[in-house]
Amino acid sequence: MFKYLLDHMLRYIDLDEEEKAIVTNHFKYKKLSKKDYVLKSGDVCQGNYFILTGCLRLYVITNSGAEQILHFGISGWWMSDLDSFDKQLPSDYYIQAVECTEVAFISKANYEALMIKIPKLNKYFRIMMQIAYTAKLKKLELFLCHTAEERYHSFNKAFPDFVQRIPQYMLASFLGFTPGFLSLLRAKRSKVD
Amino acid sequence: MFKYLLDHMLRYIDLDEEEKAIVTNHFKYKKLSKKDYVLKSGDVCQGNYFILTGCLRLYVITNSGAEQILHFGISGWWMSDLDSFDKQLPSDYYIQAVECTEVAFISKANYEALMIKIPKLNKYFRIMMQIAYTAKLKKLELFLCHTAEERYHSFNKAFPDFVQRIPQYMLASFLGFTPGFLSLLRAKRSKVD
DNA sequence: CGAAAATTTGACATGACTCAACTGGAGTGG
DNA sequence: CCACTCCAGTTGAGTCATGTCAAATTTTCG
Repeated sequence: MFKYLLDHMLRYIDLDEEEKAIVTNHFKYKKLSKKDYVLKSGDVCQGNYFILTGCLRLYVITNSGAEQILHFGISGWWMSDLDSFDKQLPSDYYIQAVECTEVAFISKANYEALMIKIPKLNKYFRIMMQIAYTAKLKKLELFLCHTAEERYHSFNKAFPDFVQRIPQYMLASFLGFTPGFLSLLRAKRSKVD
Repeated sequence: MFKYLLDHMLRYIDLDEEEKAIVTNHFKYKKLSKKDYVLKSGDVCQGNYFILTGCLRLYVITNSGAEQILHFGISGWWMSDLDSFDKQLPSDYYIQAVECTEVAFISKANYEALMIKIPKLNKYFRIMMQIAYTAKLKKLELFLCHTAEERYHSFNKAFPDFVQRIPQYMLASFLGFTPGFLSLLRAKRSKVD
């Protein structure tokens, strides 16, 4: 069931059969329907979620009551409120399935235990963290150096299939502008074509 | 010489005297004058830099030729273009000393070697990465959910001493607006007081 | 002290937002 | 199978936050 997760780990570290079995024992499987939540604001984030299929979004409710998406996760990515998960403190975030989604997830206690049993997983998660960090720095650069229009085109070019898959209002939120503005950009674009 | 670095590591993992000596052997010390560079765009990032004293900034040159600061590092923080460092490919970034700065740094080769000799450093760097990732996600949230004015007050409140220490044009760049606008905010603020 | 750099100030321009009305599909139920 | 509703997406008018640019002032540092 967790073959995809194990394969993902094997890209970065070696695991023998026994270690694979240990890893597998520490994870659980969950199938989420569209709009199911794995985390709601005020709760402690109960797991670190590896996405097998589907798509999750992490969002926050702003002062004005709007949903602001900070992060999407798709197949092969990890999703969690790491701060809440790590410190076991209440989160400000929501994590919700955008579409029908399958995850492998690990609890905090199992995460700690697994790291002790298989220390080289620290290397795997170090690399995962580094990839996630670099991606966020790139996104920040996109915000600091480029207009909303450029952000849209850049994202569109980088993830053309993903853009098709999600509702536009979510894309607009993620890219930091309004659905109305996105509409305008698309209209402009289609004239050019 | 690297006591501060070792102490920092000891906050997260145990190291015996022999291991401390090995760590020390893999790092080098460098003293940077104000405006010295440790990385310029086009070069491969040659080190992962732990800041002992002082302050470094990481910036990029935008299409319009302006410097856009993406990241500051102060005492106790790591600084590098991790992507360039890791893959040993040319970087788009500049890393420069904002003030006289002392660093402990490690080359890519030594980094690899050290991880093999002392695998538990993977845990230390996993935690460092996680802290850095969480900080960047928070900053992204600040951009997505708050106005320039709110970003300024929020940063001012979080790092009052640091704000005093750096030129305002750098602060403005880091927070994503113009020096002129920052001036305006300060003027508004001082009326309130 | 003098030159260069940083900051302030003000006039004007514009990117992007708000809000409301309209359009068009996708379900749902009679 | 049609009418109704509901939600996503589009469009447009008016507005505001923030940018641009240039001049004036202050600070820093050789």
